[in-house]
Amino acid sequence: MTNYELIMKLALERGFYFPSCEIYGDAQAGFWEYGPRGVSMKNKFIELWRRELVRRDGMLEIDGSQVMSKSVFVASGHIGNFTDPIIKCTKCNSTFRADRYISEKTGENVPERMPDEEIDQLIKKHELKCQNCKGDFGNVSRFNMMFRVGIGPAAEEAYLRPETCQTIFVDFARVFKTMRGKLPLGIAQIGKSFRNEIAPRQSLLRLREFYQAEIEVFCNPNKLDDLPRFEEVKNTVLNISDESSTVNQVTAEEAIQKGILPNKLVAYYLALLNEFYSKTGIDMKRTRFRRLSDEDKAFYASIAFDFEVETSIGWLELVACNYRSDYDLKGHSATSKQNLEVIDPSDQTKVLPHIFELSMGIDRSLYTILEHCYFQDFEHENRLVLKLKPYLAPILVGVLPLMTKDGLAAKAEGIYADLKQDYDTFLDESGSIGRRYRRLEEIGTPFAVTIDKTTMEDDTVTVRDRDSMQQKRIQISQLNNFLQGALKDS
RNA sequence: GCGACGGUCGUCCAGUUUGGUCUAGGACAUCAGAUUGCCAAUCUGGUAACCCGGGUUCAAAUCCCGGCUGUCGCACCA
Repeated sequence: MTNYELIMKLALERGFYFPSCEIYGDAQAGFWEYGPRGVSMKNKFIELWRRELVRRDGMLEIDGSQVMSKSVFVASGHIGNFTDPIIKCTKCNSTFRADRYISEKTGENVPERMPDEEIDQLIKKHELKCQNCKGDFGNVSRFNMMFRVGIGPAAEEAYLRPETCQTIFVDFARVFKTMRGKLPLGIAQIGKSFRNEIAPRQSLLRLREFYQAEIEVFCNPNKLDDLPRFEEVKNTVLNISDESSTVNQVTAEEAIQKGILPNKLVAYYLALLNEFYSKTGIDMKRTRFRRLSDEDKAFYASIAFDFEVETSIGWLELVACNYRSDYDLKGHSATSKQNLEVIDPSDQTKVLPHIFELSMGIDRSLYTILEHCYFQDFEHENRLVLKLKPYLAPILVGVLPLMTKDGLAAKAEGIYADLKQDYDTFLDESGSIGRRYRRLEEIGTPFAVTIDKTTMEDDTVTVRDRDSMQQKRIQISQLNNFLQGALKDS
């Protein structure tokens, strides 16, 4: 079994995630549910993101609508740029990109935005047939990766957002004003995005409905190297690969000096992101920031780095880091006829901010954490351990009476009742103690508190460490301190 | 979306070739009880599945058709 399959199995068996609508035969691919363990882990991941990025940098978090009006996507370019002309064979249903198919077969230059009627005429003129079955083509249709929704009785045209950041752009002016914004200003958002992928695959890695954690940093393009807080991260070591995939291991400061990174602002946020991921338990030796070539970049990006991680199924993109310049605010300003310029309080000049974004895929990040933390301990009956950081573990501590008689169960219930107010705690009284330890390890629970006969005499319990399997005895009254400490220093 | 190959308890697999003996079997997991009392022990008992919809047939897990879905390849991937 590959590691991907092992994680999939664990996810299904232990309630991390599973297919959506699975009791129905017509359930569509690309939709997945988080089960109880997955939700707990996701919430903790998000809390870490808030701690290490949002609060650390003083960003502002918003929570916007998933349905957005058509104009938003006219302005963003998603409607104009991202409807591909499609032709379908009427006989065998094979589907082709019309523009590419025609230019490939005839050598004619077919721009993507050529009107449908002209494309239809070209097909007639050259008498093009399906290359698979020689069948006739139907008329050109348009495939857009966005989900269209009809609002109200008249079904007014609107769309599910294909990226959460559009909300941030359209809300920028109000947030900046009402929150007394100063440049550079990070605005952050966690939420769902929707893309009608042609072929969603590999569970959490390619979804039609997925979570993003996006940070849009609004900055003054004339002051990209004017950033005092860069000092905090100048020695952070980054793995950066250039377009030839050579990886340079450099500090943030060196990266600027060597011209690998363009300015302090970009370097600062890449370093913050690096520090965030180093706290998730992902093996940072298997990560890189990959600079994208002009062909690979998104249409709105002028400089782009993908933060990638090596997994059992290859390098996986977790975060897209794009310098979007003024593309978005300019577009929204033009379409909405609103002036989105702001005064940079530092020098009282008027500026249309540029944007640098960190667009994170939460689902992919969670998968990667599971895979990098997955550990089979061959020295102990192949026990399966998820070595999750305590602050990401779905359950922090298990409470286990060694046996149920002699009042141990009642004692355990008391401790459980106390701990569960502050921590994700799991009480398990049935089965052998070894089996109960194993079950907790499988879902990454870092600690197990065991109540034994000594507990009844002196109010001490043993605390077992998941990774070392070592136990130490502490006072019940010290449990709270112990767990607090464990959450902090790991 | 195309092509190839698949879809059976929570998980993995047997059964499909040659329709009937399948009231669908096993392992692990899970639940209850007994026993033990610090690392997957043992015993007993239980829960639990033929992807969905049609068709052929006296009879379908098994054959046929359609759909959905999974893996892989191609294409796609703001």
